[in-house]
Amino acid sequence: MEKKNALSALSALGHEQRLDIFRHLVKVGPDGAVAGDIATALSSLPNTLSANLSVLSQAGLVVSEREGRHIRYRVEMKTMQSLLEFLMADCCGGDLSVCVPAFDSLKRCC
Amino acid sequence: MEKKNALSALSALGHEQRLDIFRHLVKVGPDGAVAGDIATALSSLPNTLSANLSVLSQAGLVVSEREGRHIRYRVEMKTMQSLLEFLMADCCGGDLSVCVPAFDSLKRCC
DNA sequence: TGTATATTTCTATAATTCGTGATTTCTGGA
DNA sequence: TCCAGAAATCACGAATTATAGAAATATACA
Repeated sequence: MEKKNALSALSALGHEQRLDIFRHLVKVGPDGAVAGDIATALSSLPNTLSANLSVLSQAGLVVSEREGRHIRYRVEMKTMQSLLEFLMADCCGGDLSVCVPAFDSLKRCC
Repeated sequence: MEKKNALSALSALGHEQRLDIFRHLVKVGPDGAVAGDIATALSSLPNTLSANLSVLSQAGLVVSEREGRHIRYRVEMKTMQSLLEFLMADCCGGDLSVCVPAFDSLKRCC
């Protein structure tokens, strides 16, 4: 992951509603949720939610797919994993064998 | 970790210079670096660097310790780990056994 | 005590981000 | 084709945050 992507992911998550959305999607798991249901779950205005989903989507943290007139959102675990690897790159002088494998198991999740 | 702490950590890292500082401290490892050396390494103004180190410090991502007239900064790995656990809480419906252990090995790093 | 070095704090300006309401696009069904 | 529901986009005022220069604080050493 490049720095630019990491920055957009981190600043996307550094926002209360977007963090709530992300964690909600983490909780519901691989099936994701449609925008309307997320709005209901988080009691948010549809346009605000849409804007925030767009930010998360541009950051690659969630992916969307149309389902009739609904749009379903899912968390993108690969992006999280890349972000962690970026943050921990060259940890302790570049011995990747110490740190990076710690995140490999994320691949198995979701 | 509480949401408030996660938000401050994430928004602290969602800033180019602060992300650079954090990754620099990750790279140098447990010995950390003094403010002046960080400023040299990142070619930043001392006051800007100080402000950003303060943000990272308040977010718990780094800790500082005075050494004579220098101040040494180190990355705080425990905060990173708590942040990851917070982000992944109740992943896939609450089966913590799938996700959280993935981060336990962070404890052994640094 | 006096001076130099390292870092922080203060202050003002510039830039970015946020939330809301209104409008628009897209889809499915009558 | 027309209408209703779902979601996205646009525009704008308000609030927050960033930056740089100048001044202040803390420490070491002569």
